[in-house]
Amino acid sequence: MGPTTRAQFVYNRRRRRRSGGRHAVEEASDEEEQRQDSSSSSSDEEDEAEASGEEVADDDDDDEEVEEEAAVVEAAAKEHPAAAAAGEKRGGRKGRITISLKKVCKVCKRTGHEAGFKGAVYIDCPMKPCFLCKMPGHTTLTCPHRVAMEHGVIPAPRRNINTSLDYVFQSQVKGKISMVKPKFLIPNQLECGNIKFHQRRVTCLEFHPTRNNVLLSGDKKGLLGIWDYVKLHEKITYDSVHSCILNSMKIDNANDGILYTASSDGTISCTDLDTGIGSPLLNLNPNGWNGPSSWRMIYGMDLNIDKGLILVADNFGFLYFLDRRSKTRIGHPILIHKKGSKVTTLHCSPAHPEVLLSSGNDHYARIWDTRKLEANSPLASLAHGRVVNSGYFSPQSGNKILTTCQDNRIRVWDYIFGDLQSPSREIVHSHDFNRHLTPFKAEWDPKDYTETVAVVGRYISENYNGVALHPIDFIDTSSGKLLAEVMDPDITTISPVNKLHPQDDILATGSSRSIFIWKPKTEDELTEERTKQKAKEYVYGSGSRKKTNGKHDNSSDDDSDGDSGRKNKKTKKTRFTCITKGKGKSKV
DNA sequence: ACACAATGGACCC
DNA sequence: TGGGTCCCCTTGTG
Repeated sequence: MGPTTRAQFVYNRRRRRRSGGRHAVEEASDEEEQRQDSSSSSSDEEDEAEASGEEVADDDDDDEEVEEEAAVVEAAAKEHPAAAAAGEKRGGRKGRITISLKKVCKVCKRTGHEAGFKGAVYIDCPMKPCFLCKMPGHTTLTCPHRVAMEHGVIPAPRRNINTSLDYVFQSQVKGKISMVKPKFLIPNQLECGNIKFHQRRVTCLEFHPTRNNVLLSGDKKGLLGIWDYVKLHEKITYDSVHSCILNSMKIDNANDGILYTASSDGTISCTDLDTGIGSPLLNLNPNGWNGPSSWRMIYGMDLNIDKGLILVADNFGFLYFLDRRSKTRIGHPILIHKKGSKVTTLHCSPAHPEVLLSSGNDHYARIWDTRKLEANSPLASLAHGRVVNSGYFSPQSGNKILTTCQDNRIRVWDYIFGDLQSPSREIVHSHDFNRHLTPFKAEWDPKDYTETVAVVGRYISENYNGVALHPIDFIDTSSGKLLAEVMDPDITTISPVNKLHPQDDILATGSSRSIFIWKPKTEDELTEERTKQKAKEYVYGSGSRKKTNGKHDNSSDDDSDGDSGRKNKKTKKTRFTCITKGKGKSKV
């Protein structure tokens, strides 16, 4: 087993231990067994190899050493077969075979280096541009944009020169409003979770606007979940609403028992939340499946509350209007993004519902006036480096725009009536495209009336006491500063779906098939934490003991025995609820 | 402890 | 424009 595979093994073992702990598995014995298993099997291997005369490279051997030795022996064998044979005799082994363990980088296929996890730290391929900022010449570990709480996210330089409006805003308005709401609380404490509530990965989340504590969720299979996270066992799933990816959800503002959902099955459904009975409002594939080139999928959807309209956009770049009451289509589809390209999100301005923001796979976000809508008539086109995952107006005034782009940048436009030529800020943040993940979407905090705070999941991992965790980032979009990174040792999966509660300091996270609820730490918990931190500092600071890996110390793969993970585990309260998986409509 | 599959988009021709 | 091919930090399953 080479170093990489061993590292991967250790990493996986840690993960297994973590997930196993939840189900009251006897951890220690399990662990011991595993350790014994692996050690005995590996020694067996060596014995066997030795008996057959094979040379087995030890894990700890240096790559180059092994390679060199192999090369030398091979060359010698070629040039002097007799001498090689003699060497074999000297070694007292018959048919000595040398295996060349050439390490190949899985990214660039070259030798001499390897990309991949070394423990909890991912080592980039040096031949590729930085995985974080996409610039050549360095790797993620040394990227100047690398997220670290101590230093904050470094925003990319503001490219446009301030307009006069900016100047007025800065000098007259900005100083008079506080930058963050008076008591800004980050919901960073895991409150409860619903493990594998969904059959496939979670694709969207929405808090019910009027029913307290009710969270709606959708997954890749089209399953709709309804969960009261205070009454932990009140969970309902409906699998009949859609047949594939549930991309977007909106509660009817006139009837809060009605949910509109958009799906890649090409339909908009209107579902009664109490019965789960849905009726299709729109079906873009009335003739069924005729191959992928004609199958229409719906990603973006929003409501125009004033006009009682539902706005819908498909994967071919077209926008459709639906009348909510008559349940009929209005007018003709209008091309709002490059023909044949997906429209990822739609958002009507909260202040001016007739103003629409669309974002698409054609690398643009566009602002439209829906009263005079024609193809090629956007009010503005906001250029991006790659596919735009999402675009949202700010939640109060609608004056700002926040977009998430697959070029690993979050873009902010501070004033939509100003110069939109280029964004006010570009914030480098890891949220790349990965075909196996729900696309990341940075979203405003609806409660933050200064329209500053945004939340977004992070793709690349952080070494957290020897475990690779993927935090959920709270970003100050006015400075690019990282306000908080939310993570928990029990959540090792990436969390691309995040929703902040419209009134409460609560964060809902969709991570793989699970859903989590976060709340701020209470005063007591904060005090306790500070005390613990002080005690920790005392221990590490006073003795000669080697300082263990800090949260942001990515320097080395320590902890190959995974001890710190277990320490962490001990203090963790288990407050999860597990549900039994069921088919069809299930009340759990 | 592996292998494997699912499957979206970029890029090339 | 469309088909072929490749792909860097996934996750769950068998």
